[in-house]
Amino acid sequence: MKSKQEEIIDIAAGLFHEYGFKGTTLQMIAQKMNMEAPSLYNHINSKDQILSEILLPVAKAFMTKMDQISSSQVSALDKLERLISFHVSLSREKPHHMALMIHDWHYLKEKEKEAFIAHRNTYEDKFVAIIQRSVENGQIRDLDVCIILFNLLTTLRSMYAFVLRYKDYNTIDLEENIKNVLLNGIKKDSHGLGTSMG
Amino acid sequence: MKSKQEEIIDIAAGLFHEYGFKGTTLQMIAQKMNMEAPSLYNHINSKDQILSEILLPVAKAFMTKMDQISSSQVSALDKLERLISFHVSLSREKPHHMALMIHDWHYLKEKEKEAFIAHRNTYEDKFVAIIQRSVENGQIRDLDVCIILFNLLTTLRSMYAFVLRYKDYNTIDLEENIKNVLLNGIKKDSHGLGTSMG
DNA sequence: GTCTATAATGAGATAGAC
DNA sequence: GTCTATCTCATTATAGAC
Repeated sequence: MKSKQEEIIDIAAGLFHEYGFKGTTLQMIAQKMNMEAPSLYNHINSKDQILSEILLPVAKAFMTKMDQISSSQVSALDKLERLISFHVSLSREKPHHMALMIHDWHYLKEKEKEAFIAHRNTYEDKFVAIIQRSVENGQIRDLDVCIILFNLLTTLRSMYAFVLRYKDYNTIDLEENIKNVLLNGIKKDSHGLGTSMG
Repeated sequence: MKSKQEEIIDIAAGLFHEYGFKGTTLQMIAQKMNMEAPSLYNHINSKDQILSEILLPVAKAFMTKMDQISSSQVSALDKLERLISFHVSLSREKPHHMALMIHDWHYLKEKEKEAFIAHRNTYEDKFVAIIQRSVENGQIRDLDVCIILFNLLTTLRSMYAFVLRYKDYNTIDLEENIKNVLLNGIKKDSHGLGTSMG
């Protein structure tokens, strides 16, 4: 059973995604909640708070998962695969939240925005470290790390759009197909350069 | 020599990208133009018009280029490479315009929005056709076309962010590195499955 | 073509009855 | 907890002097 605040937040996420944070009014949210706009204030403190409640928990979820993966003993390539899986799951569970992570974080208030950016930078740094490690141990090709990070992250960050467009796409297939496209582009032994050629 | 309208449009593009269309006020634009907000109306008709003047010409440029490439006699894979090059050039020339193509097209007025969406759909359809053709002629692997389109387009559409972040990155290197990452992931003979193996 | 002054509108938020 | 009425403020846009 969802609290009314959680209901508001989920409905707001969908509207923010469709119309943008500034393009969504409290009236629009209230209408979907079957109440008048001022009644929302019995459950929330401000419109800004709604955005924070959408974005910060997701940002924290990313950090928690990244720390878990990053500190584990599996190979760097396994870590990349687990990160891909995580992005796919989250995108399926909360596609609108994920969309807002890209499109509307800028509207966070100063303090929350700083926290959000700090989280995101840390996340990227750890992501880069894993890429670098997997280049060093020969699991992926020695390409420019910026380019690899860019290709991986932009694809993963846009996943919400894919799952919304192809709602019936099997989750496991999606995960495997994305891994295939992304990793076979950077895995050394996919390029006729691996030891299996000898 | 840029007309004052063009100046306004370019300045607005940068601000719209940084603060969002709704998050940017005419005052902010006017300030960067060293004038008062009402003076802008000597050069533009409305705030909405500025957005249209940013997005619609770019949308048309994409269509023109796509038609040119699509109707040419080069191989399907060559067509994909040319599309990648085009995305990279445009992203370098007008990164803010490109960002708005993704983030703020929703704020177009009804008529312009419809035109924009129609353009984009046609563009995607033609993109898919080229991917399909290059699967048929054996130039790229027989993966799910949706996934290939998704991976290519999201990476290309996010390119603006890369060029803004790494301003000194050599354009030719960027183009080649992106092609390498994207295409070697989908080219059949990169995966030990090509005829060169026999 | 630019300015100041000023509409006209719409949004977030509060007060207070029920 | 929900409502109606209202406040306050920002923003787009116009009017009219210079």
